[in-house]
Amino acid sequence: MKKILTMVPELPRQKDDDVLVFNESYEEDDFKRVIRALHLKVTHQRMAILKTLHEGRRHVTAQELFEMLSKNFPEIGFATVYRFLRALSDASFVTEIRMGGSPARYELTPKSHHDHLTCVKCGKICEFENKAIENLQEKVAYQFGFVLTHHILELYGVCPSCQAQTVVN
Amino acid sequence: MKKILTMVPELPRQKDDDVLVFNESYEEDDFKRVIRALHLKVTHQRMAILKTLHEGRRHVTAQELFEMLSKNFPEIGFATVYRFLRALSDASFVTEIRMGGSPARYELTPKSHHDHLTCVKCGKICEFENKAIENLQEKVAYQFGFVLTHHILELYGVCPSCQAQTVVN
DNA sequence: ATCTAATTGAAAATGATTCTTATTTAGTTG
DNA sequence: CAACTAAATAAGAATCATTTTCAATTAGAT
Repeated sequence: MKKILTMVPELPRQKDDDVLVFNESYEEDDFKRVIRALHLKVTHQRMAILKTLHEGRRHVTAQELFEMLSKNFPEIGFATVYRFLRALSDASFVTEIRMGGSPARYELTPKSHHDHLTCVKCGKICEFENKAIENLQEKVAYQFGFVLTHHILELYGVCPSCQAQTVVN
Repeated sequence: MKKILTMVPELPRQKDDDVLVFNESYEEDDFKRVIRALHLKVTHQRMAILKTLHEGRRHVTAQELFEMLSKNFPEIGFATVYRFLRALSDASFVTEIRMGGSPARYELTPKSHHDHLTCVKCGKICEFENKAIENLQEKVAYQFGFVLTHHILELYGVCPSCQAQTVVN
């Protein structure tokens, strides 16, 4: 019940055989801008990480990201992936989501904030946004005299298709 | 910013020199009932874990709990603590809260559900309850066709006393 | 009191993440 | 554009929380 082994199987996977073209100018400058905003040097590793985060599946683990990158970039090290993800997430360019004890998942921070609704059976993640909830959160923090910096709201439940299925074991 | 090294320093700590009396009958039966409800055998280790969870500070890590137990019960192994905490939390007798990458914290599941408001500077945890937020969560889940099982709502901010302090470094 | 499956402690294993170090490189400077 | 320097890298070792393994112990049924 707590261990979800097959995560997000429904979402479209990164096509394994596609070779990413790293040198096309598309989006290139935006990524450089992000890296420079962190006072870091623009390396092709970092560009590749941003590009893969941008083009690939949402909610990837550092490990998955590393494996996606390895296909086009065999010599990249996972320490680099972790290091840069950390920097990005410290600066809120990517958002880290954690479920239970499983590895953290990352996504480029979306312009419009959203939270997650996760199926405890199949691991499917739905995103939602609810201004009313956000407002109430601010209210709660205010009551305690806190200045809110951020929040984590993760809803868990059983998705429609898993509700329909017979429970095996 | 992400690494909170001094956790919950304000909350009253377990007095180190107090010797817990494991054999007084107070609450004893309740704990046995909990263990039996899990279809597990009543061992003194499990009784001690429940007692310490009940009497000690809230929001303890498995490691802290292990250390508290070790004082009265030097031969207990941390595997036993982890194992039983897992069983308790699978059955919702204890609630597991996770912040960032730091170790999970546990508390006996309170009768009245509450969420947490954590200070990102000093780690102080405030508990709150907000029915309006809960209702909205149900509504969101319903919109996606999900049946809610549980949720995690963790608010982060700066507490009043940390707001008053000068930021060092 | 006997028996047996569940439980335990100790230590090893694991899995995610971080650190270390020698080497390479971005990007600044002359 | 060549030389330089501080930052970034890959590889692997280290760390940290947690889980597993396994031989020895024990709860509780008989």
